[in-house]
Amino acid sequence: MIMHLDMDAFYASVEQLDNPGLRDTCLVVGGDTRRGVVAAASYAARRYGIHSAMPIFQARQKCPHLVIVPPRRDRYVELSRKIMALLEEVSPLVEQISIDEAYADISGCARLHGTPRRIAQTIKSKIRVEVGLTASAGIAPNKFLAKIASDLHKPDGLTIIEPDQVAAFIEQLPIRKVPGVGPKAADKLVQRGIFTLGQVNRAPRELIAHLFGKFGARLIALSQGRDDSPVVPHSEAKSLSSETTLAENTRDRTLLAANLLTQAQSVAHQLRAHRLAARTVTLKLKSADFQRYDHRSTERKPLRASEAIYEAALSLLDEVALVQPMRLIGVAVSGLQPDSLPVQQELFADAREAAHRKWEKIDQAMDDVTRRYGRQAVVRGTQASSDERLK
DNA sequence: TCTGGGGTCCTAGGACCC
DNA sequence: TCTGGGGTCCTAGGACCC
Repeated sequence: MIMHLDMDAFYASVEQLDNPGLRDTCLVVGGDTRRGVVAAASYAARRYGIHSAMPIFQARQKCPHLVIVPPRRDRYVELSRKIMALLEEVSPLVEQISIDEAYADISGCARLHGTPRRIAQTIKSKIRVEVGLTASAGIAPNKFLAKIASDLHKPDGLTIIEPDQVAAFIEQLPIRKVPGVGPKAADKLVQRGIFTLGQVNRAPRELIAHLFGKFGARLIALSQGRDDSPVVPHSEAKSLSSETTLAENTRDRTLLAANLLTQAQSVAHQLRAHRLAARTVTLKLKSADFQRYDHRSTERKPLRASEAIYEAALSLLDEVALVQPMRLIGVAVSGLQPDSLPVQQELFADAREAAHRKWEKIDQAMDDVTRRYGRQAVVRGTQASSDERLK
């Protein structure tokens, strides 16, 4: 059997844990800016119809006494690590899928920890006692059903789907609950009178296959209760990115470039933290009308210096017409590979690369200063001046 | 007053190679 | 003289998830 564990309103619950005065209040975690959205909503806030991804201004309209708390990523990561460690005490085979969610294969745990129900109770109580938060657990014969089960009786839920209940469960399961079926896929199905996974199961195979291609085959398997995807303990990141929504939409290249430098530095910092280098740099843009654009380029040699990433992103930006003002700009890197520091002398082939080496040293020095004196202690001249302009 | 910031996977077409 | 088939790498875009 597979267990899916899902923390309840994680960010919001952490804030209430650390500040008991906020308990039972209408609270959201999110950037308290004009353009922010809700990252997590407390259950009290949810009763007002507030949910994650909702614009903050809308949430405020729904609940006038709403408390808005800025996110504290580091704290969430810290507690996430504790929770995952507790889970690993119970099962050796744990797959973390986000900051607050994980699968555990508990097939081999019966002798040590008892029945699936007992195992779920154990982990839930450990999290409650040692961390102070509630989680919801779902247990089922496979990952797909376990995930849906954990969502069924939130918060503090424990739902088990026994093998002999699978068919009846699938029969009535709304398609929108199936992981991978979003608004578009749901529309296609509803247009053909298909509302439940049971109806998918009875629909002509060719129809489903034709509508969804590769995902169609998976959907058909799920409709038969089949999902043999394994619990995979650890997987490497395939991309890293940093992006920001600007205070105002802009077509000003200088302003966009200054932001790009900040993003490039953030990405370079992440690369260093993971001891990785990247061959592909992607410039991410979102225009005023919410159209998203990606432009990428792949280098022959992997990059790691902020300046190199910045240059690559900047030349991609140079090719963009900027017909519309942009609301978001960001940089992503992919094609990640282990950083083979130190680099041999012969790789200093040209002046550009030598310059990048210098920038790497500056990057590292900035890391040190940031570690000691905080994030605002050191910024580059171009950023300082763009900050001034925004004030 | 509009709508974040991270990710993953899939598809399709072109370049290029054998 | 009128054009194969397969494989890989790359770019752009879309859908989806938390």
